Amino acid sequence: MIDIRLLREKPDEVRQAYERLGAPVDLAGVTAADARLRDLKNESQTLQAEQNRISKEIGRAAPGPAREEAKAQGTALKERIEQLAAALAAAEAGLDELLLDLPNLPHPSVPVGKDETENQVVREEGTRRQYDFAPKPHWDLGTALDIIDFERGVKISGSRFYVLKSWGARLQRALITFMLDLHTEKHGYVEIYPPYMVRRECLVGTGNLPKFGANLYRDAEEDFWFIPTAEVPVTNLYRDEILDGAKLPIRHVAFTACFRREQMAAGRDTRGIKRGHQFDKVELVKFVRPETSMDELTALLSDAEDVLKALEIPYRVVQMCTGDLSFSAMAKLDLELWAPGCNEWLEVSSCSNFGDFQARRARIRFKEGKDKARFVHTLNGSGLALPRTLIGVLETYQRADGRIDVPTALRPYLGGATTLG
RNA sequence: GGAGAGGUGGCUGAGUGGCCGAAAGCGCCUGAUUCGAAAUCAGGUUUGGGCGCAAGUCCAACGUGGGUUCGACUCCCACCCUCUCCUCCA
Repeated sequence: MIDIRLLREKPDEVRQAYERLGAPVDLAGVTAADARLRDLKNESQTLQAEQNRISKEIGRAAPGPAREEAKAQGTALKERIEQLAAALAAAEAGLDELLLDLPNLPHPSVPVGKDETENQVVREEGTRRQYDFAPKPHWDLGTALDIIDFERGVKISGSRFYVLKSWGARLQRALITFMLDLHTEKHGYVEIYPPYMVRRECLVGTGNLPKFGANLYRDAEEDFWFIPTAEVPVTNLYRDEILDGAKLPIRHVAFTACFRREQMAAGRDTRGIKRGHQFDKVELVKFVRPETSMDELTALLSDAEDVLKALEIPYRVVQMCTGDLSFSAMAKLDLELWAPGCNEWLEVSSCSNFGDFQARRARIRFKEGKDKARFVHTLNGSGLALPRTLIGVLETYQRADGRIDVPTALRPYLGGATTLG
């Protein structure tokens, strides 16, 4: 949620920011709704003040005609206030609806662009290995080694589900533990194991609701929502709290399964394990002071990169242009690893700075000494998404005989094995 | 799932219709005392919003949402959550 006061005080700045975003946004409607709400509020508050005054008088007055007269006045006021209250509630709900649907404002450093074709590759890291054979995609490798079972996955759960088996399951487990150890031991993140089902408010806090409910699974009976990413429960850990400024920055890492409806065109990305309704992810989440958030974004990105560096998988860093920024993000950088088998760059991490957008929705503030409580800035990024990292390992480290070499960093997590299959 | 108890400020905890945005204690902040500290004493210490250059002032909030009333922390209803016991399970 953006700061309504910013819109009131510097409407041009806000309008220009949305123009850079290329998002059609009805700011005039918001401004009008805001003005109307404040008018109603003023009127209602004046009446309430009057009513409070009369009620106090009644409390002090001795029984008699004067007291009865005051009561009648109170009744009249009450009726007027009730009429206003209905209009007020409607105005408030209307403004809220408009505000919750407004995307975040892009950071000035974000390059302007219309869509993903105008994202900028910032740099490429690592050198792509040369193969003296034609590298195979992971669906062929996985099937041949009997470590990914696509057919049975579809049998038990339908399309976009698969089963990891034997070394496939173990390799994923090794990657998870390796990533958690790296971030907790080397990067100073505190590990969290959160619930995978959350209340609706949490999704509003992170910006998934009300706008993006179509991509979420939920249990209708209890109104539990399945998390699409650990970002949701972990960010909401501190919802409605005022944190001690001395404790910032707070860094958390969480491994969870993620659930997404992914109502995309049939036929796209259907092969392999690149995109499914359920996938595992190690997620990094930070709560920081506003002044530091862009620096913290750089650090977050670097923490995620360290996973790929340690695994010795080549990758590139891509800066999202304004047109490809997600709804809640103020700035976003992706990490894409090179998958030689499918012959494409695969997004394994998306590192975002949300500014106070989520903090405002979830009311996460911090306070220092006598200063007024301020909203924190929140950031998060994958560190990393498992299925695609698994693809990266399988395809990068494949050998001519179809077996897979184990990256050095991973060997301690696989019982010392140097080759799988 | 069944029975009971309960949700008040940073914490403990009082408050059963107006004098309560809320006693008291703890914690914290400022000042006095002290070479300094402890102890002691005095004062201060919730959040959000409207109006205002500001001092300030008004409105709202005692789990949440409704209701009764001129007036609700207090009475009524529903829901959520916590605790205890039983049941059930990993």
